[in-house]
Amino acid sequence: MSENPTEQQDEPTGRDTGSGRRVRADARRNEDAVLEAAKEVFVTSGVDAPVREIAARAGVGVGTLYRRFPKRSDLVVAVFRREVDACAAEAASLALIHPPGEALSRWLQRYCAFIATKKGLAASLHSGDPAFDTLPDYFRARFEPALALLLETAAAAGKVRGDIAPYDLLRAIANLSVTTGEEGAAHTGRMLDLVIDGLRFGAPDAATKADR
Amino acid sequence: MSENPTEQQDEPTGRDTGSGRRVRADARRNEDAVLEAAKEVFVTSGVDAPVREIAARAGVGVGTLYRRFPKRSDLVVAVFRREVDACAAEAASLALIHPPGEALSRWLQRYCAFIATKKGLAASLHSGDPAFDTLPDYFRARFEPALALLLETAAAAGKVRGDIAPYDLLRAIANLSVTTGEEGAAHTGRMLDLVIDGLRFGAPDAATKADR
DNA sequence: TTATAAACGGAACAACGTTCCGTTTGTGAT
DNA sequence: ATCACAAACGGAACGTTGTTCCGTTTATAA
Repeated sequence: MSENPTEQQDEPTGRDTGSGRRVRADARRNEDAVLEAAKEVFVTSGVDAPVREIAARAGVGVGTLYRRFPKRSDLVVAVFRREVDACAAEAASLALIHPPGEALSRWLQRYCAFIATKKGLAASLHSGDPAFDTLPDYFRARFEPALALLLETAAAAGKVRGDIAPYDLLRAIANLSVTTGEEGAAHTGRMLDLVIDGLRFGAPDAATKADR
Repeated sequence: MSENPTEQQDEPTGRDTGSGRRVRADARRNEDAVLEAAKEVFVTSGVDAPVREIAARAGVGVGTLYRRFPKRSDLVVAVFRREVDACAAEAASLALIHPPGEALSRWLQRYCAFIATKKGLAASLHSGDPAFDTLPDYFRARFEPALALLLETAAAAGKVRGDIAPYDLLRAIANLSVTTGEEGAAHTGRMLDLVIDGLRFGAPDAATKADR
């Protein structure tokens, strides 16, 4: 849990910076403040919120913010990673307290909900900015093993077919969740059901449609 | 074909402008030039391309451009509508020259390809800008009847289940197509297959997985 | 040909991301 | 406690955007 496969270390770990000097306490404090402010602002104003607004809420100048996050996108990425970690971690927990089929289904819903809060970010993600190129890799490195576990267990139990690549499913649902309008959640739910039916199609112990 | 259900008329139709004066020829010409330039620039530089670039390519000043399209988004919307119309029209053509199941499947692929070229636009679409609020309605008004026809025909032939709402399917595929990376097309293809399996699941004359 | 409403072009404005640099401050050594 | 200084700070300033404004040009009807 202390290793990040594709991540490059970019936060001051408390220790020195290569030379023999420690990271200053206020720098550390400000970084936290900025990350916290950004997380909040992203929720209220979306990922396109002005940098100045974030800096103001964090109580720092833009210069300070840019010292730590040279590009606006670096901030977005940093804020994003935490939540990925949190969601991925839940896969294991669910597997512990639910039978295979249900653990899978529940986590897919949970994952679905997570994605739903990332609408604005998804927009930036697909807008061609190369700054986010590393993000899908991180995303995959975190989520793929998590889902693979659930999927293999469910397949072994004969609940779903065994030829589904975890990554395909992850992206399919992520894309499904990119919805607009008020009924977006309902729509996503229906489509998620459709995909799950697709998973069951051809499974050894496939249920009939009725006993869903 | 000359009526647009949810569209508000916004191009000079050649006749007068309410008072007794005709629309000037150069104005007409410039509007075409701008639309054409925008279409090209959107392909090469994405929908976020600077307005000045579009104006320059069209050989007009930004003032002229803004006279016809008061907001940048108006331009985007105008360019978008044409292509929607073109794709929707193909549903009928395909239904004429293919059996029900295949017509459906083929149009879904065609629709999929259409969506694939609209990546950047989709990003704008979900970025919360209210300027695009009318676009989903237009989108739906054009595509829903087109798909409904194909879907009903296929359902009547027993090839797919009959409880699928055209709109749900439209959006599901649209969202599925929002992919990044080089293998995006392949991924979309696989997921489209998955959804089609979902459609077949529980259909009266459902084929087994093998004879797909 | 002429009058004029319409359309034109591009300078000017505001808001944004980002850079720069003079000023302040935490830290380790004395 | 004091000091020296590298590090971090803040916010003015820069370049690029979308958008507005307005003096100038021009197509059209008389």
